[in-house]
Amino acid sequence: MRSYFHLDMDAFFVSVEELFDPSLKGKPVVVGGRANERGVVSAASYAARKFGVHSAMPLRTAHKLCPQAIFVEGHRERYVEYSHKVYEVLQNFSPRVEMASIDEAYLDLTGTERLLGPPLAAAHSLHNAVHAATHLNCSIGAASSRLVAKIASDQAKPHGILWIPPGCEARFLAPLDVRKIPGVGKVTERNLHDCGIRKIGDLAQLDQSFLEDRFGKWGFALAGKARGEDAGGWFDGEIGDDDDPKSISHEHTFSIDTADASVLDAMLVRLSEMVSRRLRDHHLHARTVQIKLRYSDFSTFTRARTLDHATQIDTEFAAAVRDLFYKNWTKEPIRLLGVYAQSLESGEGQTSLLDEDKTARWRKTLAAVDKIREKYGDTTVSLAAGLTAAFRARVHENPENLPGKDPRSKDSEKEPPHD
DNA sequence: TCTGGGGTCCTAGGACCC
DNA sequence: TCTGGGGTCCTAGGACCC
Repeated sequence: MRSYFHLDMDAFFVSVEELFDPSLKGKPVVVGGRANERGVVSAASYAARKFGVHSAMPLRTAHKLCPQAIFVEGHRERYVEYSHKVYEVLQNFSPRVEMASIDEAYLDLTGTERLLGPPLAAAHSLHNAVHAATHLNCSIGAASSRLVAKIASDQAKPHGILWIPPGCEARFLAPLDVRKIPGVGKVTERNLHDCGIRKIGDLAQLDQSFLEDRFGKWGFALAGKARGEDAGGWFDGEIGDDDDPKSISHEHTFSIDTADASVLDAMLVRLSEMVSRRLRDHHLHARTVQIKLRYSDFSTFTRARTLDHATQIDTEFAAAVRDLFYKNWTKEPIRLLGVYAQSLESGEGQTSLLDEDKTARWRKTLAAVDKIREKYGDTTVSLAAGLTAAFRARVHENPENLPGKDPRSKDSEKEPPHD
């Protein structure tokens, strides 16, 4: 019998903010951006949740529900730092640890009873060790499968521990809403409700063939999940074998929709640079380049192209991105632009003989640029168009940067600042 | 309610090949 | 000659997670 733990930090972003500013403690706090911005809530304190504020809710809605809430942008670096601290603590308990996201982790504690004691005792030690290292609270679920451990930690929130002994899985799951199953979102929930299935217990009683007919491959996995089994989901494979990313992307939502080609073009180049930079950090090359366009009415389109050779070079990447964009843009105002690298290959990637010299020179230049960026910050060096992008974006989003100018007017004659 | 940004995985149709 | 079937790659879209 295997023994899995799922550990989930309580209101992680908010709690880290409180460490740096204790005056926030106990108050309604919303992390994600200012109250009047385009954007959604990344995290809400328990005091804010009492007003109905929850993550993924538009910031403006959160502000309406809870006008007295304190809105903060958040500090990504701090969350990453504290996530690392948690990871280090967990490694003392098991070599088989996997951070499933910035604020949650799975541990395989199979066979550690002699060392750590029974599951509840081990969970308490874990709880204390995490708090000692970070001054943050977490919730822990323990069970014979990762799926049940995850659902248990959710039920234990906040600041709790819940162990489901082997054999008790079905009894634990049966009364819970189907929505508690990871992977069952709004759409699947509605489909299940339409079949009269509301609780995980209802699901477990169904014929597997019925679920397969109605939901295909996913139905098969669903039947297993209703019984608390890991198989057939993303719980396949061992804990701890983390691999290379499968895609790398950056996107940007403009605070004001824009049809200004120079603004859009510059943003595409900037996003391309950010993506290729990260490709190089990971020593990866992308064979497929994709863009995403979102118009004012929220209609969203993606267009992809597979290159004849994989690349990690800004200019090659940006060229494909811009070409895709101009072949597909309707000239309507745009709300969001996104740039994606897919079909990632490790190693050198192939170049045609003709381009080899050019490519080698670019590689050298970019290595130097990356170094400077590392030392002085990402905005110091940029390809010309990217620099223009940073400038235009600033002016566009914050007209005060250019007194007396309408942010939507063409200001293409204006020179970008030089460093 | 007026909807971010970073990801993963799945489906489905068409091209193309044998 | 109006017509099979499987495999793989590519593209577009969508559900879902934190």
